[in-house]
Amino acid sequence: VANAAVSTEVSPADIGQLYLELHHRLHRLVDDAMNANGLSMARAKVLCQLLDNGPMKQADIAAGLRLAARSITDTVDSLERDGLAERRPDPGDRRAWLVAITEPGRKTVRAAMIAKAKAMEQIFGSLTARQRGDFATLLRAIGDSVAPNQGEPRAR
Amino acid sequence: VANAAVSTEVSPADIGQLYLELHHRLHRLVDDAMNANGLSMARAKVLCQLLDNGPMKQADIAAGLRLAARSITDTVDSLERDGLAERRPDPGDRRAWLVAITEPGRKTVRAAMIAKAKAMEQIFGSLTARQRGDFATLLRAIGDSVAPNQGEPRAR
DNA sequence: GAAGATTGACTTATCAATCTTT
DNA sequence: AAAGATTGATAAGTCAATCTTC
Repeated sequence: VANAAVSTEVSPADIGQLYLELHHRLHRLVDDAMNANGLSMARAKVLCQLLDNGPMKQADIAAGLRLAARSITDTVDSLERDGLAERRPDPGDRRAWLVAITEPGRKTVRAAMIAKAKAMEQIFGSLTARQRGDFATLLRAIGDSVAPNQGEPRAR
Repeated sequence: VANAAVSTEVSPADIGQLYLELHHRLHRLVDDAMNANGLSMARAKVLCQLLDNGPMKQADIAAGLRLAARSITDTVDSLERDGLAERRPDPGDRRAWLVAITEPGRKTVRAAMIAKAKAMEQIFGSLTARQRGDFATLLRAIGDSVAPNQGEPRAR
């Protein structure tokens, strides 16, 4: 090939391998950090949405997190069971619920955010600002090439 | 801060957010590509190991993929059910099984590898060789900072 | 009919407990 | 006791089917 001289050539497949292996470790690291603080990633993501946006319909939570409605039902069930969020009837639409974060939920999510930030610091903090900028640029480039039209949930 | 002039400062938390969101999409893309070819990522990973290394004890498969033994039992069950792999008693250790890929398994995994390579091409192929090299460097740097001692499975 | 939510069935991953063999 | 494998329980995600309401 013309590129034979490039000793450090990395194929898309190589990158994929590296990426997948690293992700497996990062995922567990972040999840463990959250678990230690009483929330999982999934539960924290929902609670964050509620903290930022106020009471939300489950369909909107799902859309915001790009999750299936099914997953939201379960997650809200578990948050409600633990008293971190509550379902209220939507006065404007009797099909829907408005899910709201509770005061204990606020407290919990604040602690979890700190734990998450610490985990992210542990993972990405060793990079220089320059490296983080480059990494962000690459992630965005990959994202764009994979789905030029990001908004769509998923083809069915 | 001294870095006030850097307009594109990206915090570890920002990177984490970007990373997690992108992963959610990449994961589904790869998984869909594999599914279309009769294998999931999880099943393909195990089958690849068997293709590369010949018959293996389940504990070795688990160690190679950094998965819990529990996951291997289930995955091998499903591969065996579909005739893609088979358990044979380990002549040297009556506690263990040797898991071997079958001929249909070989055929299936070859097709799946092609599908996976195509997906990786779709995801990372738009990057220049230079960008892929940079990305690989960053992934390795992150991996090193997260777990200097990579070999360990997981603290318990 | 479409939209919001729930439910059932499935996959992939975990931990903890158990059983057998080393 | 430790190691290999299985099993049960749980979590997070998917799709497909269903029920109620718009």
